[in-house]
Amino acid sequence: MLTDRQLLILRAIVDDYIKTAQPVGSRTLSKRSDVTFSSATIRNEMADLEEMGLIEKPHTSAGRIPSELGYRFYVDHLIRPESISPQEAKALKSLFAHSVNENDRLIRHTADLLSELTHYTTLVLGPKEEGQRLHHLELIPLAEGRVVIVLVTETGHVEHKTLQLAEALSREAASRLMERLNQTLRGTPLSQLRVRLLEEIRRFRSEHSEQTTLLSKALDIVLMDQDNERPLIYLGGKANMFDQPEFQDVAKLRPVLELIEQQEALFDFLSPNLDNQILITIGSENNVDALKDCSVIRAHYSVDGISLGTLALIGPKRMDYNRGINSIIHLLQAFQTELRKNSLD
Amino acid sequence: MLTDRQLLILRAIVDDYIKTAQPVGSRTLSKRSDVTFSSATIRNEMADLEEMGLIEKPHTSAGRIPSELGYRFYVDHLIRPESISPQEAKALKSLFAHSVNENDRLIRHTADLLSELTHYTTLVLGPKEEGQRLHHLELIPLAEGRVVIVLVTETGHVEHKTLQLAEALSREAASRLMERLNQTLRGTPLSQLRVRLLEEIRRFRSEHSEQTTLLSKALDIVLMDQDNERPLIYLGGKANMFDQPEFQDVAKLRPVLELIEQQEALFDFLSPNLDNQILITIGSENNVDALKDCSVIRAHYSVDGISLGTLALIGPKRMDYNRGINSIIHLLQAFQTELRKNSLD
DNA sequence: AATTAGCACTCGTTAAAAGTGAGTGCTAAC
DNA sequence: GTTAGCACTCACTTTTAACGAGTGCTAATT
Repeated sequence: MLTDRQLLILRAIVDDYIKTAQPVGSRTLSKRSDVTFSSATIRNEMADLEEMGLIEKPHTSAGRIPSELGYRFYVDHLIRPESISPQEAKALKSLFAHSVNENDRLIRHTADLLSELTHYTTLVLGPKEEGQRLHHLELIPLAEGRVVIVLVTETGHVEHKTLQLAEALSREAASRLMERLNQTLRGTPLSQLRVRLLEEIRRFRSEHSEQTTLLSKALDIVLMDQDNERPLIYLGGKANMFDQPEFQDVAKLRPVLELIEQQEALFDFLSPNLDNQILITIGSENNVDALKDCSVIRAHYSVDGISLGTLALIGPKRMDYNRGINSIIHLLQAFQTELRKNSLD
Repeated sequence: MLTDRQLLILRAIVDDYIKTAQPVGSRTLSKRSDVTFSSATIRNEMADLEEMGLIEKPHTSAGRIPSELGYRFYVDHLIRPESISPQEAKALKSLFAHSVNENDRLIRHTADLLSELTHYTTLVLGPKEEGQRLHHLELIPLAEGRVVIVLVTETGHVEHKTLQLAEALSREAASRLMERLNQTLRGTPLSQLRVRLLEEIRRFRSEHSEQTTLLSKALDIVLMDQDNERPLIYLGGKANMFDQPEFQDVAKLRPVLELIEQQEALFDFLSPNLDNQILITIGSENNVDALKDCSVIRAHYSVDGISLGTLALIGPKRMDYNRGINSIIHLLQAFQTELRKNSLD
């Protein structure tokens, strides 16, 4: 185990490096007010810390920087969960001063807020469809066989699709079908919606001998498509990446920005995080080559116990974990409260 | 006026520089098969071209590069509208092989296609609301005073908003009101929709003595909001910027990428282009500091004579104008055809 | 009169050399 | 166990030199 002095030194190194992005030398450390021992002692301790793999030197004659293991240790044991300042707490409350009654916009707004709060890049993974349940379905027949289908989930998420039928669907037929569908399908998880919807239409057809084959086919195609569609990812503060000294080199910056633009890759990366409420992954822990120099702080958001999506913060390994974690926790609270308001039991 | 030989040299310099990104020297040019005169002659001609402001040298002992004026001259007079290759034409046709019946997705798809085709970054400015006309309006009352309003324009654009009323709107009331609104408001330009909609609700209320004050208020707020909302900008191939040698430096890259992320700034920049069908702006011609090292090729798209939005291509000043112009022209055609299919007379 | 060969000159680029200084590891004294 | 002292390392900066692509000018050539 580490001695108190070693803990002090390790924390000092990480804190300093997070602040300055410069390797920290023994002399610099010895000047700190909380350090009562000499630089030589520090050098000895540093040698030990290095042996343990917690810090490393970029080259022989530089100071030390935290290794990934060092960051991990720092995050796990050395972070003081420094509570948010009163003014920040106030600011946070007023952020959602006027409610946003559409989830999409709320999510986008949240992504922007979080990045503004932390000065890091933010990802917000929109609600997963599968888990959500149908609240209401509406068919709107337009001219020329065009039909708009509107789908409202219990979380208050609204979404529309356009179908193109070979022949027009009458307003009456649509209305009758719709009433039936809403009666029988409310509460159906979206993951089962396609199958149950088609089933229900088939049954409706046989009972009322109405011509809904075309509708059924078109719906099938559109919903199939929807199945493949993944929840949206909203990004905030992409430009913040430019401010990080570690990303001044285009070669470093490029893979990160490229990854961020790829919805699929990001989705795969962000989604698995079902156990913990807050998950921090550092450098190679991300298991994504493009993020080997980045750290990610993730938090799950849920409403009424149903996990909906993920809030994430992405920055250099040398990111301000303290601030990041605090910001994400507090924003998460406020965000979930807002989401709750928008849901339709 | 320029002599034929000067034209040849100027074109050669621009072509070469576009291809290699390296200043072009007299010796290099003299080796071209279409150059029959010596490097000394070229040097003399170059001196003249430089005096005219068409080319310049980065420093004394480098070759020449085109000046902005040079690019302008090249674009205006030296581009041969090299018709598209048969295979490319074929590829273009198959791009929209299966129709996308939602304009939003169609636009996004188009942005991606164009960037893939040209290897430049693409911007597609979505349809302006003002000019469009209402095709259909639907009110969907949900639980707890939540009402979804769906708005379909004649261009086939579908869009929904959520209202929150203090008390529930009955399905019957909604249905009656809706029927009335659709009868009277179809064809209304969206720019007038808010005013006329409120008017119509007020009249309906007095005629049927129904309680629609709350609805009217909520609608007002939401539509007001919509007025301020600007059409979306879809981006394609952002990562292509990384490939340009002129943007290897973060300092150069940053302002461009930052601008691209700012919807408002981009909108202001892209929208005014009512006269020409294709507009090319080079470097400082963009009147935007962030784009002083970029060129932009813009094309307007319209359906049934109604101008809807803009397709744009953004790259370094040294961009392949030929390819860019050709790609944008051809894609524009195909894109408009698809849009036409989705419109509802 | 137009073209071209020749040549001195410029200047960015690259490479090597030398100097600087922050930081280290080790040793010996405290 | 702690610390002062010192030789050593090595990235970084500056200096110097060599290189070479390209130019502008002049004089010879067509």
